[in-house]
Amino acid sequence: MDYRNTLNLPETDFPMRGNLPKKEPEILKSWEEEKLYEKVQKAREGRPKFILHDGPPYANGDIHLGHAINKVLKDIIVKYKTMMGFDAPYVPGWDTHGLPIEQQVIKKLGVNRHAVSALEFRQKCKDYAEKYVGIQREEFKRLGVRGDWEHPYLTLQKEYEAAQIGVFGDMTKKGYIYKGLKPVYWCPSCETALAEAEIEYADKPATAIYVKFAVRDGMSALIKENTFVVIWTTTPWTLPANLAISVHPELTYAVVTAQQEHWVVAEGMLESLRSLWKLELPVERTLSGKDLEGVICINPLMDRDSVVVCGEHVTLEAGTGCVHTAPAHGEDDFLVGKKYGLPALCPVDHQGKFTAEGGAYVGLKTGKANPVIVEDLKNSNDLVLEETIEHSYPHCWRCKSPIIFRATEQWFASIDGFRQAALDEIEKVRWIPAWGRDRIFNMIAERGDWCISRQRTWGVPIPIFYCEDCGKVLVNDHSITKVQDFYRQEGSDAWFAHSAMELLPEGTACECGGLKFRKETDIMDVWFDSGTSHAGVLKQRTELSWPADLYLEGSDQHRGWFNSSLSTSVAAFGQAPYRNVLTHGFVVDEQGRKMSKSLGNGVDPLKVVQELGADILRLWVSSVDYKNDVAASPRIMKQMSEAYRKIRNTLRFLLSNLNDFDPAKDKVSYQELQEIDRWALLKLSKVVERVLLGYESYEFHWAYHTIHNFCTIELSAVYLDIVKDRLYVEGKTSLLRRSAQTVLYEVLDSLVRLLAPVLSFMAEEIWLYIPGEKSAENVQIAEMPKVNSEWMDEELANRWDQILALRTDVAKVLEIARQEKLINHPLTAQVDLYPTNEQYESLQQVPNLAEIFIVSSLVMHQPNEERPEGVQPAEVHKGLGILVQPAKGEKCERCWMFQEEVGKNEEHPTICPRCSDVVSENSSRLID
RNA sequence: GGGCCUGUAGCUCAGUUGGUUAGAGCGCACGACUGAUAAUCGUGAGGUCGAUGGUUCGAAUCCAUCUAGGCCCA
Repeated sequence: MDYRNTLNLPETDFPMRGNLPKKEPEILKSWEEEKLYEKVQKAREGRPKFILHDGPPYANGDIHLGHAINKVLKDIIVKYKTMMGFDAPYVPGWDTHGLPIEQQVIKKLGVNRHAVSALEFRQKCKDYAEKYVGIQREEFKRLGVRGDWEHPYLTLQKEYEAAQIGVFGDMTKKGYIYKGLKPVYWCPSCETALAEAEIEYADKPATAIYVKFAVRDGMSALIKENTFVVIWTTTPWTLPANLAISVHPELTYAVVTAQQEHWVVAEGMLESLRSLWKLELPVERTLSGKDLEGVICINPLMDRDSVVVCGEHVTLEAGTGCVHTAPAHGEDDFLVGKKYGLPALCPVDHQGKFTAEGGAYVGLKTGKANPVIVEDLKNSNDLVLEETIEHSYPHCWRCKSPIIFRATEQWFASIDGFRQAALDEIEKVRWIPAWGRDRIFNMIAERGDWCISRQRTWGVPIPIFYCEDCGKVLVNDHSITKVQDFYRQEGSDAWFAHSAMELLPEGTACECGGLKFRKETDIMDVWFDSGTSHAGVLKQRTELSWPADLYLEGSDQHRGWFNSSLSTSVAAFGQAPYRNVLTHGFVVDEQGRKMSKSLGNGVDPLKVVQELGADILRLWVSSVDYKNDVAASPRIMKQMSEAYRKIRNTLRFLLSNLNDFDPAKDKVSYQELQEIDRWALLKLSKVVERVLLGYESYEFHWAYHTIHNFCTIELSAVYLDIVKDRLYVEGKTSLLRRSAQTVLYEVLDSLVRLLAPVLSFMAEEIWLYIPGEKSAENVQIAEMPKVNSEWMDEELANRWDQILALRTDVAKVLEIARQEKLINHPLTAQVDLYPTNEQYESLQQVPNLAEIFIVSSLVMHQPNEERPEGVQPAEVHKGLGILVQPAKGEKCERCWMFQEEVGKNEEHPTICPRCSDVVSENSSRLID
């Protein structure tokens, strides 16, 4: 007789291999068709809200791994919070304005920006941005991210733009917005400001000159007679704008004798200067840069004061260590000038020509002025040396001509106006990890004013008017409200489509009485766009609320979005827009190096999804400690697939043993369970506790490792292995089998919920296979399992730690016997235990050690019994002897255990008594 | 150069207030099973805890310096 059919072997349609690249799109389709997002929102209507506000990625290009981490982390949190009972809407957003899109439009579409109208150009930019919003949206959806993809927020949306200039209006009203000068890259030939990305560096010969600045007032540091500070510059034309000389406060400077005069240069440059100038330059004395601070020199061209200031930007790479400083013509110069209250004097106009402020050089172009200035210095005996050098110099990307640095008028937000309030708000926010607080605090504490002007087209125009008569600025509640109305109707295109007259309320007049106005041409920095999303999104949409519970972005956003959002929010509303800020690190390779094209170490998330599946990528995100940088490589992704398979197979095994189980009818009460069943529930409860703690503290890798270890050790290697015998061999409806099934069901039901935020696709797939009535149609709508305190039996836990340690001891001895070819499968073995007195007492209480060791029989000897040859010492249970020998009796054909009784039953001569009982009972049942 | 951060087995992570031979899983090697089978089980080998110096009876853990790397500035 073939007894195989009398066993309850596992059976399920749930496939062992996921075939995710094919299966996931099908699941996605079903989510879309059933409108899962809306369904979830509906199910959580009226529940407490948890608002995670999405930081908008830039709508340009395909998504990369950094995007993937960010979005998956957000998705895990949103799904977890939902399953904890919160109403957690997720509205994804995109940043859609700005220079990179302009550049792409110009490059890819071949659009000449000046050949088309601003409105046409902006339309092209909009098309481009929307195209990439569409592409990225599909890519994000493919990752399994649940959100309101049909209604995302875009910074180019009309309502958004209207809200944005509302914030600008608030800030204006509070006096935080002002107009000032700032040096920018400027192309005199195109007559336009250039962004950093529009600069190309090329080698260019230049006239470098060493110039003496006579000391007018040496303070206590220098004598004034016959003393000069010597500077070096490669741009002589900036000398008319010189207002200062920068020295490094910690460098040593030397007063040297030269041509019967006293010259001041950095001590560290003396050697090279001696050979260059062909002078001996004996040192008279030295002093520190700090000592020189405040010394007043004379600009030899303009007969104007030039004060010595201290700056950290001074180096000894070239020159004299005394750096010519013209605040209007350089970033460092501007910053140090600002520190010392120097104006950004800019005697050069938009065509690169000297203005009247340029004195003798008025009308000259900067290039032409260079030789004239050198000649003048030579004549006045202020030139030490002139040399020609080759250096890398920025050029305009379009016309290829050299650019200049030039201070131009820009709109600024004055950080000083609300700096303290922002710092106070930082203290109220919870920063995760905690050092995020230090990072943003230092930045806000030290940052200069925020230049929000951009001389570009693709963005939100700064809603300010100027009186045509007197030039005075006009911006007030009325003008802002009117422009907002226009933006709400037509978007910010309205600024370009309508005249100032139309955009202003009727009857608007300047203080001077003027009635004609012109519009500001600058647009806002895109950081102002995204930085006002709290106003444009959280305050606009009814399903959201302000402030957000959580912002979650890469750590670079301390300077970026966290910063701009905080600034606009504190400035306009006096409060931070977020309660918690969570940051993640960057993706690096296995060696910890950043991903780059040249190293070729990049990992493409789309490829991972295509080849392995989104769940693998999601599992990877969950497995790493993302607060640090995270490593990615094909090898690591492969490792994740294997972890995935282990989890999947474990759950599949649970399913396959539950195909005849109806929890409503067949569940066994806790009191009736076997000890090992209770042990499994105890471990499950600890897993639930640990995983929930992991999710709650945003330590998803705790959850991952806990679940993976649980599947591998407690389930696969221990409980499931042991309980197979009961499941397969005992009667289908027997208490022993139903007890084990009860545990399997509880484990499955808990694990699938715990996994759902991470392995969303797999959890959904499994959910359909779980027997019995379900609490929700989709696992994502179900609630997280709760820790069952009844199962948390610490006494049981301690006792079973000992028993399982013994199991390991026995396994080692079994392995020795296996190598000696005494046995192979553990069921071919008999185990004899030779315990100490103490061990005997405790081990005797465990009734089913053979079952736990999965051997055919176990003999417990008396403590004082003599130990025969071949007894091995146990490793953990010191003093215990373990003997393994071939099991006695015949192999039961049905349960495969070796029993001496096999063959004694006439009706069933090839099976053991236990099996014959089950078989008989089954057949009698069949007769009923 | 400055601000912030990181460096524990090949990989992903543990390591509680400094306290015995530094742990887990994966991977790897070897073996077993063939009733979880493109599965499953067992055993084993892998670490001068980035480096050096210090504090201490005792340091992966505290301090200093260096080094490798990351983000943001300059």
